Order: sequence, then C-alpha cells, then structure tokens
Amino acid sequence: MSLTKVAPRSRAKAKEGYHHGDLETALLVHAKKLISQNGVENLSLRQVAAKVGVSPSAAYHHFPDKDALLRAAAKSAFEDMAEFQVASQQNFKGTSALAARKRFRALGISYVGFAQTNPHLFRLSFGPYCGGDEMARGESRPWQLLVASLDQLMAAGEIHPKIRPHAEVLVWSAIHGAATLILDELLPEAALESILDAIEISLKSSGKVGNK
Amino acid sequence: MSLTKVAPRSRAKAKEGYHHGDLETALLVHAKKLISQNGVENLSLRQVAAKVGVSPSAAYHHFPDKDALLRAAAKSAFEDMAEFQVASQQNFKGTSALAARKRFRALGISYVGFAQTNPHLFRLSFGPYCGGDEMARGESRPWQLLVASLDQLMAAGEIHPKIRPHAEVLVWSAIHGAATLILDELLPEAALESILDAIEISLKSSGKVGNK
DNA sequence: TGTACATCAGTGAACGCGCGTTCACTGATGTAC
DNA sequence: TGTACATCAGTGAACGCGCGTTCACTGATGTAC
Repeated sequence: MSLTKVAPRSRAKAKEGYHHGDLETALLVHAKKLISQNGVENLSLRQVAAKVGVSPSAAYHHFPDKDALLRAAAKSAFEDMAEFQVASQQNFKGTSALAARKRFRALGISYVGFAQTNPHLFRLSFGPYCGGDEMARGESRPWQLLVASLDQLMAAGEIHPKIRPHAEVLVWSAIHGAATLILDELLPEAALESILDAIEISLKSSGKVGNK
Repeated sequence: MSLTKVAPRSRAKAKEGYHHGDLETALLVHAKKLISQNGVENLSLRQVAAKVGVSPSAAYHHFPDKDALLRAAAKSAFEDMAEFQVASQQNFKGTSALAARKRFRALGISYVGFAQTNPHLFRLSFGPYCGGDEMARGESRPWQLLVASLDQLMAAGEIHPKIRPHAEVLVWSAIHGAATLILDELLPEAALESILDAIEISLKSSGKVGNK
C-alpha cells in the first residue's frame, strides 16, 4: 500500500558484531531466498525475521512496512537477473557480426533461463512490486545490457538504421513474452529459438510493410 | 495447492428459485468482479460468499477449495478476453490483404487493450492459476483466434510460407510481452505500434538471417 | 395424486492459525567534553 | 582516557483481524411407488 521509499542507509557492509551488522541486507537476502522457494504470495515478514534470527519487529527499523521490503526485494532480484545475463555473454568476445549476434542471443536465452531457474524471483521482479520508475527511464541494468547489445549489433551491420530506434522495445517485448509464456507452460521451451530468429529478421529488414 | 479439478455440474442455467439457482456461476462471476477490483492477492472466499449473499461454507458444495475457484475464474477471465477480441475485429470484414492485416492488428491491440482495461483479470489469467493444459494444447479461444487470423494473413499473401509454422509463437510472445510490460509501466503504450510493425515484417520475410 | 424417503444445497457456529503492526522497553554503540 | 549522555537497533508481548476449512444441522427439492 504505502508509497514511501526504502531508506537508503548504510549500503556499505557494516562491520559484524554491532547488534546485527547489516540487518537491512540480511532481510533482503533472506526475503529473496524464501520467495524463490515459496513465491511472494506465501512470504510473511515474520518468516523472514525468523530466518534471519531476529524478532519480527526488528524489520521496522529498516523498512516502513512489508510492502517496502518486497519492493526492495523485487528491485534486487531484477539486478540479479542482470548479473546472470552478463555471465552468460562472457563466452562470446569480439567485434565480429557473428560475435555480436551470439552475445545478443545469449542475452535473450539467459533472460528466459533466469526466469526458468528462478520463476518466483522472475515473477517478483515484474507485476505489483515492480519499481517501475527507474526501469521505465531505462536506468535498470538489464535494459542497459540490451541497449549495449543492440548498439554492437548495429555497429556490426546487423540492424537496419530505420529499425534501430524501435529495437529495444521489440526485443524486450518478444523475449519477455516468451519467458512468461514458457514459465506458464503455454509455450514449449523450444519456441525461444524461433522467436530469436524472427527478431533478428525484423531488426535487419528495412521496416517497410505492404500498403496500409 | 490442491490439484483436483472443478466439478463440471450444471453448466446450463438452472432455474431460479431453487435454493440459489446457480451458485457455481454466481460465485465465479462475483469472484471475477472482486478480483478485477482488488486483485487476486486480496480475494478471500468469504468475500465472494458475502457478495453473493450466501454463507462462507456454501462454496464448498461447488468447489473443493479456494484454489479451484480461482483456477475456474482464471479460465473464465481468459475466455472473456477472447470475447473482447472478437468484438474488436468486427469492424474489419473482407478477404483483402488489407482487411486481414487490420483484423490481425486489431487482435493484438485488443489483447493489450484487455490487459489495460482489466489488469487484475489479465494477471489472473496467467501465472499461478493458469489452467495450462488446455491452452498449451492450443484449445483456448484466444489461441484459436490467433491461428485463424494468421491463416487469413497467410491466404492473403502476407506471410512467407517458411515462417508460417513459427508465426503463432512469435506473435503471441511479442504481444503478450508488450501487454505485460505496458501494464507494469515499463514500456509506453505507444510501443505497441512499433511492435506490430516489426511482427508484420518478420512474418512476411523469408526466414533467412546472415551467416551463423 | 399422495405419501415416504433420499438427496442435495444451503446454514451458522466454531476451530485454530499466522499475519502485520504497535508499543514500551533495553542495552549496546557512538560522541562530546 | 573517562565519564555522561544521546542515539539507535534490537526485544518480546500484545493487539485485533480475517482467513480457509470443518462440522453437524436443516429444510427444500426430486423421486419411487
């Protein structure tokens, strides 16, 4: 419910031994751990506190309410996905068109892979607790990774200049849709390859379609 | 939790005046109504019963548990979307390529439109309570509408034969992703037009992409 | 048609539960002099 | 360095709440003869 934002507080690792050290981080970590096991809908503040080994009320010194913790967890999970994506790209170095395309595909495949490996965290990242603002403004890591990958594809001549401005939106939609539908078992996992092929075709073509 | 399926029971409109008449339908209708207002996460069986004007335990004569009601509601909401889509297509009759394309776009636009008009019902249709089976097998109404629209597009020469087998999957992913991301305010509503353009391009091209 | 009975869709009280949040508190840590 | 005090991150008991589900029940409806 509440719209207040999470207090920034000590981001740096506080020294251990002082009361708890860094309860905020600990709560976040364990919240994500429990969510990834049971889903957001089955998470309670008290569970998190218990897991961390702290009384239920302690959390209120770090988050105004449960919602704020969940929003922080959602944002954090989103960054986790970015890390996962970065790792998946590292096997494909170089500036060739081939390398750029392989990195691009790895980005999409890892997006879906993260969703499959961590379905509950993926669901958490989107929907009600989605931070929104920062991502809509293109400031999130996954978005930045996508922009960078498309820039490289463009530099390698794999994207038609007329299409480039719409590329992020198209790619994100198609991959996000694929991830969601595969998660819901509405599409087979194999569909992803077809989708990636189709995306590449769209990006490379001139952007003209028959008479309207 | 439970995996038991909803008892079929009297699908036909039972005569009013007998106890309740058709409590199963009434529960379903009011569950959807409440969900569309407050979201699934805020729905309780007791609320639904109260809204219908029946005791909380009455529901158990029609659904084994709350989960079963929610799954039935999810399925019903999905069919609602199909109705919404059908209505949106009716302005574009004819067998010309132009008409087929307009109907196709109307299908995508109405998908997103339904999501925006009924965000909670849209969210309900996918995710945890998604029936899965029937849709995965392509038996759901929205899927059938998509297949029909693509067949018409194909007949009108707007889809390259090599692409046709992958068309459903590509289109559904891209549109579903767009709907979800627009709902989460991660993409502007205007992005949909670009995406539809890109989809049409993909469908019409030959399916070949540079050396891999 | 009338009666006896089985079926079935409701009631309403009760259950035990875990939840988010509050409050007054405590005691460790940090700081000013 | 030592002391007095302010700050702050914890505790733990308590709150009121609405929840899903159960149970024995009731009374209306349908049915066999």
